[in-house]
Amino acid sequence: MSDSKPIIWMRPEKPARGPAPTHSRGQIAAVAIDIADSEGIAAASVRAIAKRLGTGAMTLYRYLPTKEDLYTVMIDEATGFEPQEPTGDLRADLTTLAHRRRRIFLRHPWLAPLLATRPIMGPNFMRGMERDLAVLTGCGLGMDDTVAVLNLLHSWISGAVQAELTERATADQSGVDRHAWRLRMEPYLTSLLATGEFPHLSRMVQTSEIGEADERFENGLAIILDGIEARFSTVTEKNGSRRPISGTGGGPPSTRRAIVQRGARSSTTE
Amino acid sequence: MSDSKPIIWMRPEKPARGPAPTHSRGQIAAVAIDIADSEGIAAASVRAIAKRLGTGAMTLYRYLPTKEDLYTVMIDEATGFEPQEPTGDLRADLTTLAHRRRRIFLRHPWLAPLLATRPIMGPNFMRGMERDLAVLTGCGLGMDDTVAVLNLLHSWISGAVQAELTERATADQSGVDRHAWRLRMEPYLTSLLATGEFPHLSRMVQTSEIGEADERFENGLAIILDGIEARFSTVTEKNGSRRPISGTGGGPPSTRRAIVQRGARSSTTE
DNA sequence: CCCTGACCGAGTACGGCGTACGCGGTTTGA
DNA sequence: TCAAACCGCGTACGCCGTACTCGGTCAGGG
Repeated sequence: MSDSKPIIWMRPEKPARGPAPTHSRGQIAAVAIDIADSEGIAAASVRAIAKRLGTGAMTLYRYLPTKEDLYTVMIDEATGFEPQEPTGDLRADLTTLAHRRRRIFLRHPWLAPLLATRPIMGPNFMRGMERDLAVLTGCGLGMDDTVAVLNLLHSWISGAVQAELTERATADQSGVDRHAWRLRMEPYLTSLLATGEFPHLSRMVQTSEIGEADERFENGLAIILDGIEARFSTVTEKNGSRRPISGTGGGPPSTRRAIVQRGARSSTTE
Repeated sequence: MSDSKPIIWMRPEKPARGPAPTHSRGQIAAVAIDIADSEGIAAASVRAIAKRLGTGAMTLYRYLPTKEDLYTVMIDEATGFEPQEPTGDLRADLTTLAHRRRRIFLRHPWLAPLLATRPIMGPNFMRGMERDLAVLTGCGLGMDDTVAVLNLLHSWISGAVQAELTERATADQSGVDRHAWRLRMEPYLTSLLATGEFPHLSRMVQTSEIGEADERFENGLAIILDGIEARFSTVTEKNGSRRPISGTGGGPPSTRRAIVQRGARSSTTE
């Protein structure tokens, strides 16, 4: 009763005794990804996937015990794995890493939301994390700093690309609907701004150009990399020493405090 | 047929001629928020909300035409509005802003995912944006820079807090289940690390202390603020000039290019 | 004044979802 | 050879959002 199932990645693909399975987890996940990419994650229902495979809905449960397991495999399959050898240039390597992740999120618009709301430990994902750790430590960062930098970058990319995808989905609306959407939204916005309570917002709408998503990503990435480099630059003209993450940055020293405790392992190795 | 509904915020709360409504959008949203906070957003079904209100399910559709409209009102209600007067210290003001947003996201674990996946234009949200714009411009930033900084910060906060919430939800699992989860996960992780293909990952698990969520947030925030301050610091000992966002940062000039085009409005005002 | 139309509350019902259960057929190790 | 293990999958249950409908209620115009 409490033993349930031993995690999807531990279940063997091939059975020991019965007839050979007609399908496979990877095949099912591929079909689900295809549907989710084109029609949205909500359209990737068990029945819809089964119909595409020309089989019964309940058949899929022989391969994936729950819908959550399907998501798990979809995420790992869509994440894929692309190698990256460290060049030693922290900024260049982080840029490569960030662009790859954004590209994958854009290719699968459902991926970022799913990835952000559950713990991921699929083999592809683990390989990717191992690669990222290798790249960062290859740039001379310690393990704690590596983890901190990766967390920071991944969090931002997830949030930024989700915003980009939401904007894209809103802008899509299939042409004609887009016009209808504007028609419904405009009077509300106009009435809001007409109250005079939003002077800055009005000025923003009138004077600020939003810019392309690519540019905004590059822009944000540059700022974040500046912040990271300020602490971890390996090649610096000033001096060769690297400042630990807990050190002071560019602001007044009084407002700073140590953040990450390093070498703070307890006495026993357990 | 194509006129449908004129956006939820434009529909009047009080009817012109009929009997007075028993409930209100705000009341319904409050109940929904209460359920979502304690039992998850999926538990905030129309029937469940109606049951709590002691009314029929279809009654709610007199107030909120679709579930999506319910989400819209929930988001705006949960976002709330808290004033903030600019101090002129960019770093301090951004820190205040970031902490407020994180606090709200943590109070309503369903908020960040919902907010990230749809365009938000509710009155509370608009007031908050107006306040943020006022704070940033009050620090001396131009409108384009203000928008860029806010986007960057909000994207990171969304991603970071979602990761924190996912970790918290995984760790919760109600005590006993937590043990069962570890029991199911451990053999898989052990077998993965035992392959020897994940040396850095193994080292991370063994040597790196993850640290508290509060510390990690403060840590990431400090790095991002460093990056922002490097471009926009209003109070600098070196010199008083601020560099625009499109200027060169800390890297080699050859790899940089202008990012935000300013004053690029087309000729006609239409 | 009353009556007419606008609005309210809510029951019924429909199509879709994830999935528990069970049955008949197929394969294979002992 | 034969029972255990496994496959494909039809049926059915309890959720979900919500379209449709109907009787009751209130307010403004005659």
